[in-house]
Amino acid sequence: MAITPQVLTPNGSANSDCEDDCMLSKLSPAALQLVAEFFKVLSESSRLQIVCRLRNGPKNVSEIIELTGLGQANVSKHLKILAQAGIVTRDQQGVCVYYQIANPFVFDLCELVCNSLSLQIQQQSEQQAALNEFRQTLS
Amino acid sequence: MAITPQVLTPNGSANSDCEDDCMLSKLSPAALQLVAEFFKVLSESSRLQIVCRLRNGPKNVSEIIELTGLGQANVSKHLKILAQAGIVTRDQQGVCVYYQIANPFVFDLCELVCNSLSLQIQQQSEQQAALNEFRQTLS
DNA sequence: CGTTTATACAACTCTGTAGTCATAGAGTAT
DNA sequence: ATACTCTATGACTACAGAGTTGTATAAACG
Repeated sequence: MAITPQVLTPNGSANSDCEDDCMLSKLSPAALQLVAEFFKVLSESSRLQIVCRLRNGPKNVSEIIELTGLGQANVSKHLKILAQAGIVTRDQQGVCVYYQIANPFVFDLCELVCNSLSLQIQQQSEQQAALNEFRQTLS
Repeated sequence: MAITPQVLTPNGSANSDCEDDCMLSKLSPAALQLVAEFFKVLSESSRLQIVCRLRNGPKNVSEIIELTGLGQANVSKHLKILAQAGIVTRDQQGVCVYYQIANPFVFDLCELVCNSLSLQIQQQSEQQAALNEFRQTLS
């Protein structure tokens, strides 16, 4: 079956909880599922590692195997999943198959998450420092 | 063990493949794992649905159960996972526990993915339209 | 105190998938 | 043709996690 563009547009169903005009709060369950599946593709460190290795340009499978240290069959499967998600594109040149990032916005996603995690961890360490300081006042 | 901020900063290890100055290509495997785990939290449509329901402000567990139609124990587990990831915060008021979005940047993430998916699907439908057109020229 | 309501948690089942091994197949060189 | 390299795929194991059921905890209220 073909996925139609309508899936991702606001649905007209009765939804009394939607008071704002944002896109997300009106997403249909099917669209939510699509978004979830996209995140799932990026939720494995092996795939994330492959994506990062393609940061500087196209690489063939053998190069990716060498760079990541992953098994050949494993890399091939991950690349298939990344290609199906539209994250990488496939380009066969003779006996080698070159993969490259299809849309660099995945790096924006990762950077956003990195920044958030950095902030979180920084706040945690500040809290711990405060705790240590407090502990010293007790001894 | 405490997670230190250094995990997410570029590591100084010898990495001859890194030619640019971007953050991602220098991430340590541990940091990559953290990013992957964050994406994994957002990779379930039930959790994504909960996040969307909190778009308009804090809600208690009963409200979330009613809005989502999920089971109570299930919602409780998902909320725990979301809270551990720092995506929502917990606020107990009497008998009720109110959850709210900790950092609205998750909506930016979702919007980015939505836009990408929309573009993809649009391109697919255009390709299909071209195919249909071509098919008509044959008949 | 006992009851009701709201939330959390443990144990369990079941599905999905990461990784490995063996194998198939396509392209290339000898 | 044959052999070799590069990539894809099917079978299999092992494990993680989603959802359910039942129970535990804690607050409000009579």
